[in-house]
Amino acid sequence: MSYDHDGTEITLRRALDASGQRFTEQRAAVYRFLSSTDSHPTADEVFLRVRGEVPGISLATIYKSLETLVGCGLAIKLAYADGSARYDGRTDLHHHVRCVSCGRVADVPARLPEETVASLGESAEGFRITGYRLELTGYCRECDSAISHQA
Amino acid sequence: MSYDHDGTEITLRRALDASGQRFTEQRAAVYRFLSSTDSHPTADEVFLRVRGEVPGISLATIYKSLETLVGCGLAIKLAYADGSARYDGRTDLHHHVRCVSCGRVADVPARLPEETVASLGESAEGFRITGYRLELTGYCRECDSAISHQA
DNA sequence: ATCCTTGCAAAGCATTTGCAGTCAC
DNA sequence: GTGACTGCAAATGCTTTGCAAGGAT
Repeated sequence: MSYDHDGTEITLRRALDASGQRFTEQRAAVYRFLSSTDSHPTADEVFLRVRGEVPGISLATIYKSLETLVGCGLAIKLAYADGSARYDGRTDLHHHVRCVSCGRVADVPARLPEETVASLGESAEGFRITGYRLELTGYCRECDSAISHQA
Repeated sequence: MSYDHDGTEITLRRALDASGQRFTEQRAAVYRFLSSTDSHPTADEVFLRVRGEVPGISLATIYKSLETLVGCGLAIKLAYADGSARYDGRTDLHHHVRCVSCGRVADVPARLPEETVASLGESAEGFRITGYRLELTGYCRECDSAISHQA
């Protein structure tokens, strides 16, 4: 039951405890996978991977676990215009780039300057601003070269 | 057939023409409503409103029309983490604020400085950046006062 | 006249839910 | 022991699709 290689189990236990929820093997496996990757997987991708560690796990449990993690603040949910949702186990403030051709998502470590966000907030009349989300769009190397080879 | 009060019909005809699609009363009604509001409606909200003008219109046609408009560049589709999608008839570069409590979306007229975007783009290794999307989150006046009345 | 678009109903897909059994505490 | 969690299967909700009838060019 204790296979805590990198402290994720302790982190998870604390977060679950703080929100009055229980530690389970399923939640641990989901969280372990999510915090070990930067691939921003979909629920189904999480399912396929975690099933290798917890053979009997169901997709419903994956969804419930992901939602639990989001509720605990251990994961972030990203939604896209094509209706797909992806999950990110890194919760520190950072941004994303998304390939408009293949849907791949990558992290952008940089952040906006505080004052830039503050001045934008002033333009948002009637709202008390608590956060923001920024996403760059473009073409990943693979899709970009596929395009130039066409031309 | 010509009820073009503000030039939306001409705009629509041109855009449809440019992408080899036909002008129809249904598409016109959807586009007219979308460009007359800043409420960022869902497909269903568009349906309820447009049905008043085009009584027999079906929800499927609303979806098809909205997708056509997005394809023509006359509308933008916004997707959110709760799985809902909203449509915006303003296609000039601007941003959105979203109330995390009720889901309401409003426009933010301000834009990021060019150089800010450029420097972020440099952090996105392996991607050729073509655009970005910024969304502020917070509480709208109604939800904010509902919260403070609880406390 | 051609073939794109509509409306209907059925299908699709991701996600959620109800419930009995199981497990963490 | 108690209440929360899981797994299953059915249900949900939004969106898409197939197709015959209708409409734009």
